[in-house]
Amino acid sequence: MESSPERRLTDQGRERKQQILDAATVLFASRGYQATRVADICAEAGVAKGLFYWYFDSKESLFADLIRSMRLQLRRTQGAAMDPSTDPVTRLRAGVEASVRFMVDHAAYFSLIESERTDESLRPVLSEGGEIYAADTQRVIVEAQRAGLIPDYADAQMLTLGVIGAVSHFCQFHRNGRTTMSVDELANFVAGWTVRAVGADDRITLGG
Amino acid sequence: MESSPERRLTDQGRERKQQILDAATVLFASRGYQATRVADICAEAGVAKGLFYWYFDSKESLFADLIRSMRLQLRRTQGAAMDPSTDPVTRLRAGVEASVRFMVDHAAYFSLIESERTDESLRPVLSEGGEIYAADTQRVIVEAQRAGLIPDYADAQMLTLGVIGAVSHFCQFHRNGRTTMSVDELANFVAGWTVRAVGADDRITLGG
DNA sequence: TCCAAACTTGACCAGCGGGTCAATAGGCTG
DNA sequence: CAGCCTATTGACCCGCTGGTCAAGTTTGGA
Repeated sequence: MESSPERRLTDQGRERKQQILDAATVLFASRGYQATRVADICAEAGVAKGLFYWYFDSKESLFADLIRSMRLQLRRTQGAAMDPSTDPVTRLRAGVEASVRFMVDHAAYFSLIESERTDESLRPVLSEGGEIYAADTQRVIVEAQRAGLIPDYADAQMLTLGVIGAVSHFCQFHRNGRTTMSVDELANFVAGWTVRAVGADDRITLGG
Repeated sequence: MESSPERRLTDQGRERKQQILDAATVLFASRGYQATRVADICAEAGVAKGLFYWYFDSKESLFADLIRSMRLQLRRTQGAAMDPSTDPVTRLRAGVEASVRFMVDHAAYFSLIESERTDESLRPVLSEGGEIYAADTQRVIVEAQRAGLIPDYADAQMLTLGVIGAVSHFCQFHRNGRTTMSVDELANFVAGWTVRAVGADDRITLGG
C-alpha cells in the first residue's frame, strides 16, 4: 500500500528494482502476463515476495512501467532511422528495416505486447501509444502517393495498416522460429515485401 | 471426472453442450481465456456449474474443442473457395478472399486465438493446426512460381508466412475497428495486397 | 410401468495467488 | 549513540476459481 509518489531510492534500491523488472520481463515474455505469478517473479529475481510491493504498487503497475519504458526506447531509435533528405519510398524502406531490427533485438518486449493485446484490464496501457507509429508511417506513404511513387488506388490508411502489420507479423514469426533468416535478411525481405505490397515496386529488371 | 470417450447425448444434450460452447466463445473472445471463469460461462449459458463438467472434462478441454472445430470449418471453406481448374494466382486470390470473409464472420473465434497465442498451457492445441493451413497456402505459391507467375527471387516459405500474416492482421484490424471497410472491400483489398506483395501483380493498366 | 442412463442442480472443497504486515537489519545524518 | 529512513524477509490472510459430489429430475426404451 506504500510506494508513495516520491520515495528516495538508494543505489542498491534502484538496482533491486531493475532486477525485479528484468525478471518480470523474462517471465511475462515467455508465459504471458496473466500466467506469471508475482511469486515467480520474485523467485526469478531472488528476492522475497514482500519486496515486490516495496518497489511496485501492484503487478499491474509493474506492467505499466515496463511498457512505458519500452515505448520511450522505441521512439528514440525510430526517430533516428529515417533520413529526411531521401525520397519517401527510400524512407519507408529504411523505417521498415529499422523497425524489424529493433523488434528482433527486443523480442521479449514485443512478444509481451503481442500476447496481452486483448487483455481487458491492460488495454488502456497498451493502446495509449501505437497511433504514433501509424501516423509516422502514414505520413510517408501519403507523401509517396503525392510524389506519384505509390499509386493512389488504395487508401493510404489501409496501406499503413498493412505495413505495420507486416512488420509486426514477420517479427513474430521470427520470434517463434518459423523462419531462420538472419536479421539482415529478414529486414531486407520485409522491406521488399512492404514496398511491393504498397505498389511502389520499382523492380523492372528483376529476374530469378 | 466423467465424460467418457463415448457417451450418448440426447438432442437436448447436444443443444446444451452447444449452448455452453457458444457462451464460452463470447466470453473468451471478449476477456480472453485466462480471465474468463467457468462460473461466468455457466452464468452466460444459464446453467449450473456442475453441468459444465458433465459435458466437458475441463476448461482447457472445452477450449481445445472450440479451436479444433473452427479449424475444420476454415479449411473446408477455404478448400471450397479455390477452383482447382483455375491458375494458381487466381486460386491464391480466392483463398485469401475466402479466408478474410470467414475470419470476419467468426471474429470472436479468431480474436480468441490471437489473444491466447502465447499462453504456455494452450500452445500445443493452438499450434497443432496452422501448419496445415500454411502447407495449403505454400503449395499454391510454389505452383505459381513453377508456372512463372511469381518470381522466385524470394523463398516460398517466407511468402507463405507473409500471406498468412497479412490475412490475419488485416482481419485483426477490422475486428478492432481500425478500418471501417465493408467485408467485400476488405477481402478484395487484402487479396490485392498479398498478390502484389508476393510479386504476382498483373496490374499494368491500373490507374487512379 | 419400470429401470437405467442422461441430465441438472447448487453447496462444498482445496489450493492457489495477490496482497499485507510485523519484525529486523542496515545505513546515513546530527 | 540516537533517530529515522530505506531495504528485506517470510509467515500469514482471504477471496477467488477450477473442480467434485450427492442428490434429485427427466427421458428413452423394453
